[in-house]
Amino acid sequence: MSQLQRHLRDRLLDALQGLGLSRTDAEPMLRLEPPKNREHGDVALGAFQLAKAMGKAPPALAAELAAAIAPDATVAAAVAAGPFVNFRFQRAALARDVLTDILQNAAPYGPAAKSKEVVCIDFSSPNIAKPFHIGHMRSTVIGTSLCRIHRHLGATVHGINHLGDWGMPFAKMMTAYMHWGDETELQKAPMRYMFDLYKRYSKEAKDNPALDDEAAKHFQALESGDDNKERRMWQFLRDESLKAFQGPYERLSVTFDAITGESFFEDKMEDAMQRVAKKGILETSEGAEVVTLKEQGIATPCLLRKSDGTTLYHTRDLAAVFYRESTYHPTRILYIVGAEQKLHFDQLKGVLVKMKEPIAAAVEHVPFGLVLSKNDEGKWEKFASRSGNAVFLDEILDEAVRKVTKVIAEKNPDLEDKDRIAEQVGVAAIVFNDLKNSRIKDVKFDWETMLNFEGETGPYVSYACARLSSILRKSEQSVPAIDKVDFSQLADAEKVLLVMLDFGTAVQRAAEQSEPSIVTAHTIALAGEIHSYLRDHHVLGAEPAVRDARLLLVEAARRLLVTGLSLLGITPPERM
RNA sequence: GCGCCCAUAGCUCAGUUGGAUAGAGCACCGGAUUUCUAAUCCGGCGGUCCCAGGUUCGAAUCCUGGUGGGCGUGCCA
Repeated sequence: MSQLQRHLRDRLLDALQGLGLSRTDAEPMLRLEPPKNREHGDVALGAFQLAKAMGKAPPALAAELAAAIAPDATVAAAVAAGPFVNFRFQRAALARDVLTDILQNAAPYGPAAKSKEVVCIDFSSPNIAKPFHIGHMRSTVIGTSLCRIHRHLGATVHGINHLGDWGMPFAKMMTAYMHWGDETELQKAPMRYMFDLYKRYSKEAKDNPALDDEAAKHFQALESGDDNKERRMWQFLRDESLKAFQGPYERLSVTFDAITGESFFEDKMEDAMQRVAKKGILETSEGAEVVTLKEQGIATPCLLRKSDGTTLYHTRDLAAVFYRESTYHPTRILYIVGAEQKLHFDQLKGVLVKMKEPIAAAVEHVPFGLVLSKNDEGKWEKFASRSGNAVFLDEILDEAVRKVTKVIAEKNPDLEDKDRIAEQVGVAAIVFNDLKNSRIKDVKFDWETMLNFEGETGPYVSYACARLSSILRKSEQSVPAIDKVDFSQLADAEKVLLVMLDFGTAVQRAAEQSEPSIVTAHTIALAGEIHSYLRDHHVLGAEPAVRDARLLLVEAARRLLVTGLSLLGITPPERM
């Protein structure tokens, strides 16, 4: 919360106390929000809850509050409008407060002081020996963004790549290799080659179920812990995969604090099983070991050991929860995993609840929608499913970069360092598009819309940054010192300033709801307001006092856009 | 069958947890450049908030029942 907002709250709490409501009672009901129509005021208070608590009619209370808040150096006006009280800040105070905080990198615009929150974020988690395709992108970019948002708010964050490097999919791959594989081909281009083998396996396994039995045997051999051919192959493919994933991760500016994949829990699963068994909730059903969760309204039991003795996804996730609990002591564990796996996490949490483990409360599935593309009939369908072909993320990023290169050739042919900027803007466009809507919504991936860089898009916000940078560059002076600026010159910038004022709440809400799109929306709003402002308010041509004040505004807007984008994992260019 | 999710302008979506006259972008139409980047800006057009009940001072938002679409539903992840 900014100084400005704190000041207003304080005065309101005083006023309410004067009207007979204690500060502690009033505090939680004092929800200041931007009015629907900004012409009403800068912030508004709906007096409904407060009035109820005080046994008054909302319009009456609103009138009393408005009367009790006399203008001061910060608050310009408090006006009752029916059950609402609308407040206006003094223009100079608004500008000074917001711009000072931004330029001094004070919270909420800069990082907050360390809090007690410890957040584990389990994200990206691709399967080894498979291409990094479009389907992995959502978890990766949402997860990265949430890591950055929580860090910004002062939490200790552990970003974890729970690599899919164990289990049946990998065993199937191995089976394919043992049937049709060729060592020299494999060494030449391991990822490509393994993917082709995997496709062949999927096709052949449909007519030949014996392949799956074979795969199960290989998995057993791998899980035996012996140093055998299965283990050596696993090691080789894991190393190659990590190397291959590095490419997309670098392009998306993604880093992890831990890469503890499923295999990491290989020697920790027995302990986890023991813990479950000790609680007396483990049952044997059809040869498998399960925990039933009917009493929690979950119809399907959670399988923890297959009838052939091997473990499952759930077993490893359970071991991972215990490991994270004792290693990190997290207050929240977020799983950035597609909505289609909701049942899996309900079951995981259900087992922990049945075990009466307090950590259960920290476990939180953060689901998101699918990536869809249009099929030949113009209907939306799952992207990767088209003729079994995965779409490589690199290809999509390349396509966006190509398109940006073309636009640069049209709009700004003299631009230096075109390739680097095209990469920056193109990747930003894709990431921005992914983080634009609520995560539960499916991403409709349509090349035409995707590569139309007009309107509310990554390039739109990037472009705003570039324009602002350009003005600062051309000013040929450093940004004026804050105490030298006459903030009353920025009375015409109220719309920009009010959006800036919303930043803190936006980031806060994004963290609470695990919803980066709230931050995305804020960057769009800020870019929009500053674009509009610049049309009618020239900076460099203005007289000195005005010019200085506007330069400060421009620098603050640029910095806040850069901060907002950085919370999304995007770095905007200085020119474009 | 059962469970979960989604449904708001022609299209893609917001709507700050129940509040003021439901907002953007795209598309379409019209306009803005001797001045800091027109990847921009300004204006116009466009609504049975899926349907039917209910809760209350007040519902796009909460509840119940439908409809349509998606996802999931014990030895994959």
